[in-house]
Amino acid sequence: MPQAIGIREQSVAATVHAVVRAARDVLSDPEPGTWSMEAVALAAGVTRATVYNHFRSRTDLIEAVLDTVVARDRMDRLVEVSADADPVVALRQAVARTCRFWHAERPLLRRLFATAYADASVEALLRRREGWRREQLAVLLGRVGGVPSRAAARTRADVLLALTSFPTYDRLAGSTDGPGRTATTLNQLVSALLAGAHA
Amino acid sequence: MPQAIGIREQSVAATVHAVVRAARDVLSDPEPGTWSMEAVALAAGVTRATVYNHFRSRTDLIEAVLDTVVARDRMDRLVEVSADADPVVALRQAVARTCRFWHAERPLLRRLFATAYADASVEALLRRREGWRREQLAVLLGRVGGVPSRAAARTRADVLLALTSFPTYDRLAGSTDGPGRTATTLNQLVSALLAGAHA
DNA sequence: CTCTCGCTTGACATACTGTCTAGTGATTGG
DNA sequence: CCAATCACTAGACAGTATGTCAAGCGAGAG
Repeated sequence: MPQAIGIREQSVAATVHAVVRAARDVLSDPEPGTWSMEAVALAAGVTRATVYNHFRSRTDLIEAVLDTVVARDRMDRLVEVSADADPVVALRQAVARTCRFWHAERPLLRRLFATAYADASVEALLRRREGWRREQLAVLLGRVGGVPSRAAARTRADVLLALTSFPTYDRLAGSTDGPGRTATTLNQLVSALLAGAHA
Repeated sequence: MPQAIGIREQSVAATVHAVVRAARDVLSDPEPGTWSMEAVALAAGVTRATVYNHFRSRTDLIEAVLDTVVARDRMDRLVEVSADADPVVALRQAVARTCRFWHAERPLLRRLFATAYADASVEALLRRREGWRREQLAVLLGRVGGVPSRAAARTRADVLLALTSFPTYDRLAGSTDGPGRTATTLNQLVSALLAGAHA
């Protein structure tokens, strides 16, 4: 490692941090409306070109923001958290945790999904993340077991993924409802999904 | 009524028709990517100014396109079609019909939802349409009955609306699956939703 | 104390929506 | 039959967005 952190590197790191934080703030603004790199740069106290210097594109910046947000809310480790619990309970907890996350980052995620719909590379980014989430859910479902075929397991994972996706949460949760009510509603459907596998 | 349809009115109507048709074609292009009023005008063989002459804004044009598409697939009259059938059967048929519609207009609807996310007025348009769809579903659910409270009925309608929404369909249906499989999957969840009201 | 490296910047190219004006040609009504 | 009307075209304009670039400036190294 370098002997001392140069003042230069330090200020660069500070700039990057400020940009990511500004991006998170701008994206999290509950007031609906569009956002721009210009707004992020302004909020960070730098120019747009500086932002592009650190992040090749809007997509790169979004990736960085998502990383910090996911880390802050501990949404990685969705499986490990309740590894000891009863599989069904663990699944219900995962659904509830996911709902809380969607709720906490609702304005930000709305903008992100909005951007994804219009921008192919952002869409690819979110698809990759959803793929990772699907793996997590598949693990949890695997522990529950009781599925006749591999195809049925795939369908079950697909449905669970769709039920617990952000767009579904955003549609289902009103503007006032907390994440708890929505999680309860979703978990009833999840129970039905698990029971339906036997039918 | 006017004595004779003037040649002028006729050509104006033809122009409007050509623009709407061109818009539908451009929006329905399965190749993913962005679209523009310029592209629509080009496809219609007119200039952008002409398009704006007939439709105040992009939102107006989208509204017109949606009207023709909904009319073509007979998605109005979702309730009336199976008024005589058993309520549960009617509901299942409505779900299936909805899935077929989402499937038939998938590329177009993807672009529309994409645009909606970035454009507030388009979002309002789609929200209005979803509100109308909700009413239809509420009628069908009302015929099924068996719901304890008004609040529960509201939640049930919300869930059904979310389950049968385009984004859910688009997530659930792979790129190869026909609408039939997805409708079956969704209808299993709908059955659970109806059964869950008693619990 | 000077030189170098690279962060930062203002300006630029490109693309989109929506508006406006001037002009053209065909249809309509007197 | 001729003049007025009206749809359409061409083109420019303002506003907003993304992404690129040469050039300046400032901190750290020798």
